[in-house]
Amino acid sequence: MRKAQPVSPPTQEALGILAAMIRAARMQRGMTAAELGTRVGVSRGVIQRLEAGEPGTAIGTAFEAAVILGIPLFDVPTDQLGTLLDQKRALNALLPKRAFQASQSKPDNDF
Amino acid sequence: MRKAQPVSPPTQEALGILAAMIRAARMQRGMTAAELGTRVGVSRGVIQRLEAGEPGTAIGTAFEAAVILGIPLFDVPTDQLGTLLDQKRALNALLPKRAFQASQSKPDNDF
DNA sequence: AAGATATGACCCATTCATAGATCACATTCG
DNA sequence: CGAATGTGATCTATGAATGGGTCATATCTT
Repeated sequence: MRKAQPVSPPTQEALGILAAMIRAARMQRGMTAAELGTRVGVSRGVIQRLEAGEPGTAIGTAFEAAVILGIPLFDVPTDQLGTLLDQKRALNALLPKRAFQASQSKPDNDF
Repeated sequence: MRKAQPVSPPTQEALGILAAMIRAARMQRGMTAAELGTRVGVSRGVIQRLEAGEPGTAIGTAFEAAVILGIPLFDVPTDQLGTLLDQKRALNALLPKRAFQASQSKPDNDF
């Protein structure tokens, strides 16, 4: 049972941004949708839907396309993703491993 | 004919980063995986896979979770995504609408 | 200008991600 | 310590996303 996902407006905007970035990067490299699809490992149709901002495409496909096109994810150069990942993992190591509903005593402080 | 896609290492790292960010944000808010799933509109299992960095999850689901948790996408506050989207669209409006292979493979004439 | 081709929009058969349940385990709280 | 519950893993049925094709249109090149 997969669910047709209705996404919120901010999410739709974010999808549109990524879609536009991918399309711009692809055009700037003079790459056809079919060629990008081949490099990413999906068909041309998936690239089209990705550049249309459809929410159902696999996130792995989207990120792979971004990496191939040289689009920096998380505002970090592709070759530094590993370092950022280590940082994020270190943060999670400090956080509790389970969230208890009863323990809501802590007001959510961002960051 | 779907293809179980093997993603490249940088893509896998990016997936891990997003997964870690989502998990950290969820924990910091004392939210259970089931609750986040309900808010996003998916089941608890999908949240698990998302936080495990699996590439097959729908990108709409991932972005929706990020938005709900207040994670800034593209280093922009959620309420400013619309502005960034307009910028990206403006850029695409200036770029060619189609990519031709011929235009690429002909930088040299003769000699 | 004409020719060439990339794109967008469909369609359909196939396949995999998802929902939902259950189980074992570990962690948190009383 | 013991009880409670969140998490992770696994299983099955189902429906949605994908692959691959076709078609019409737009737009780029020569």
